[in-house]
Amino acid sequence: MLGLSISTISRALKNHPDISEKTKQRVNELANALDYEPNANAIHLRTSKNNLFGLIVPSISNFFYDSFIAAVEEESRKNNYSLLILQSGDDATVEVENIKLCRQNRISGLFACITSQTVNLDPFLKLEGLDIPIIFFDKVPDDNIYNKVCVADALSANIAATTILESKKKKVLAIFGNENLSITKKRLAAFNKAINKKIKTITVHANNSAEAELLTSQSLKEKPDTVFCMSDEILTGAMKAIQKSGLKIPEDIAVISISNGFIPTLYFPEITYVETSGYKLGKLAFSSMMACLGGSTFMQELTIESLLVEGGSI
Amino acid sequence: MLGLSISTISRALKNHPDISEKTKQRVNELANALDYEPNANAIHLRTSKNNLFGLIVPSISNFFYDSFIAAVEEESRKNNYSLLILQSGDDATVEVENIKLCRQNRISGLFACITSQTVNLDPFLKLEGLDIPIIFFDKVPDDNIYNKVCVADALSANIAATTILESKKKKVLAIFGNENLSITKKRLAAFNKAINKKIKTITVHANNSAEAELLTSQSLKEKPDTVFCMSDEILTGAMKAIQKSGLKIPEDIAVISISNGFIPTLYFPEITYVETSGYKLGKLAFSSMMACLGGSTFMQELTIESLLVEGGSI
DNA sequence: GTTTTTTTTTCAAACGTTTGCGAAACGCTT
DNA sequence: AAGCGTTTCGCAAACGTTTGAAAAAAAAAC
Repeated sequence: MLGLSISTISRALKNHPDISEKTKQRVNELANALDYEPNANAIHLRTSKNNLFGLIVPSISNFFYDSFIAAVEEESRKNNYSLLILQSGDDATVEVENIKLCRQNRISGLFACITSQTVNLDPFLKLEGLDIPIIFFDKVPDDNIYNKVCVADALSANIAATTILESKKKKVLAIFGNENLSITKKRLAAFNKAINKKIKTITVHANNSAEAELLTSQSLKEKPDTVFCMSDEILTGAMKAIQKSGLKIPEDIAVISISNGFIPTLYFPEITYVETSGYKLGKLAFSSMMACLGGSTFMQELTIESLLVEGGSI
Repeated sequence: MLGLSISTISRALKNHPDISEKTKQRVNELANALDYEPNANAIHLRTSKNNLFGLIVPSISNFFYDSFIAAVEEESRKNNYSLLILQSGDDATVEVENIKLCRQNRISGLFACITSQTVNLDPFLKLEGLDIPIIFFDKVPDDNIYNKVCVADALSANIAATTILESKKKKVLAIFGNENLSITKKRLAAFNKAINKKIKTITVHANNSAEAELLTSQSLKEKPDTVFCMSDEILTGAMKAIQKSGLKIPEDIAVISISNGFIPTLYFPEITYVETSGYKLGKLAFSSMMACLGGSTFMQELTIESLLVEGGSI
């Protein structure tokens, strides 16, 4: 349309010094008029650089992961990366499919939360073989040869236990999740270590909110003066049982939880919790990713600080 | 490596009849050994078809949108589409940036929830000018020239109001959101129409959960026997005020809400709500998108059914 | 042994962009 | 008018894939 070659147009749009101001102006005007937008695919193909991150998560619709994703999306966009979000549904087969999709899309890096069934890490290792950094988050492999970002499981359980001890409680009902998960093991171990048998502890394991409700309701008969919940999911179950029982918080029973921060604020009084923020974890994961892309090859497990947020429940 | 040309390889991998079985086998074996994955960018560039949907949402971390996204992601993956999720942060400027990003990525279609400030729909119209279908969801433009999927705002408000009337309540506190949003207008209009001044109604507008709490707490002085909440966000605020007041549900005060379904189950008794499922809306949006891509040019507003889910709060 | 048919493979172009290199076009100096 | 320096631009290749058309190789027919 302007009687110019494609290369001149390209240079004009990129403000290349070879091109005269007059030409640049003509080109830019027409480009605006035509609403020209460069084809990202062509650029990626040419540069073999696909400013794209993959993110594999069991479920988007979740207390914790949605805020993690929100943080990663925010940072990605700011840094000119796109984000390919995939749900595994906690299914290892789907997880492998998703990794394949990531490879086909030539992602620059992957954020991954493994499924509870994942045993074979080969698909992930293949990615790393292709120099695609992986940041595992939340549910991570055990080995120390990966980059991982996690909530400070041990520390947060410790803070919760310490808080209970400091408030002179005598008998605590401690509700944990599935005992096979490493997150459960870590929190359980740290909690018990901190309590150190100084007070009586009833420990139960619930796989979901409904089980937590049932177990709480049964355990209340043993008259604990405090309930500790390992996670938001468990807290929701326990709270229903407590509300049903008619016990007043914190007079009749104290409650303390480890949480992302949203659920505890729904109740009155608000529940005191040790914060494990998905949002902060997302930010940490992103900066860890950028460090990898910047050339860092050091593998490490990073954790986000835990802090006690006082509600009025203890 | 096999002494074959690139085109032979391509055809062999695609099981083209021109290629001999022997060659196909050799090619496939090597492809497997090398973990070959086709470059999605090259394919997209060549075909000018980018199996990619854009999805713009105010925030991923939200009661409702996360389940909407979960549904769309699930369907997209099943149908061999990828999903580019972008948050607008309810900021119209960011929204425009995001649309630009979508254009650069040559998306095949867009799912969009507009910000509360969006007045200029031109950026969206340009997409449609490029034959990129847009499915607006939840917060949608007013005009009837777009494809929209919404929760049945009028119907759900009507169901809630009818339920209140049927349970012989005398005075209802009705809490709505920002009065500029079309969703608020619709629900408010339908609610008032159904109540039809048969009982006394206190109407207030809250922009967020904290405001809802404050307004509820003030309005309780007027001794309503029922609280209606337009959304989950408002429900959480209202519930805190009610819990704080010490009023018993449903004896002292009844509660009914319009909700995605999760929050009402956190309380005891569970809150009776009219369900507006983000997940179902996501599924509907996706099928609507596929219809557009299938050639349908008919613009329409679709709604998902609403149904009353009984808790014990009224 | 030559032609025809069939099978198998390669060539070349295209998608949109970038960029090193080379080439016009112009003005200026001799 | 020849030489030189600048400024401004175009050519061509490359990224990885697909595909119509052509070519080569093999097999069959005479």
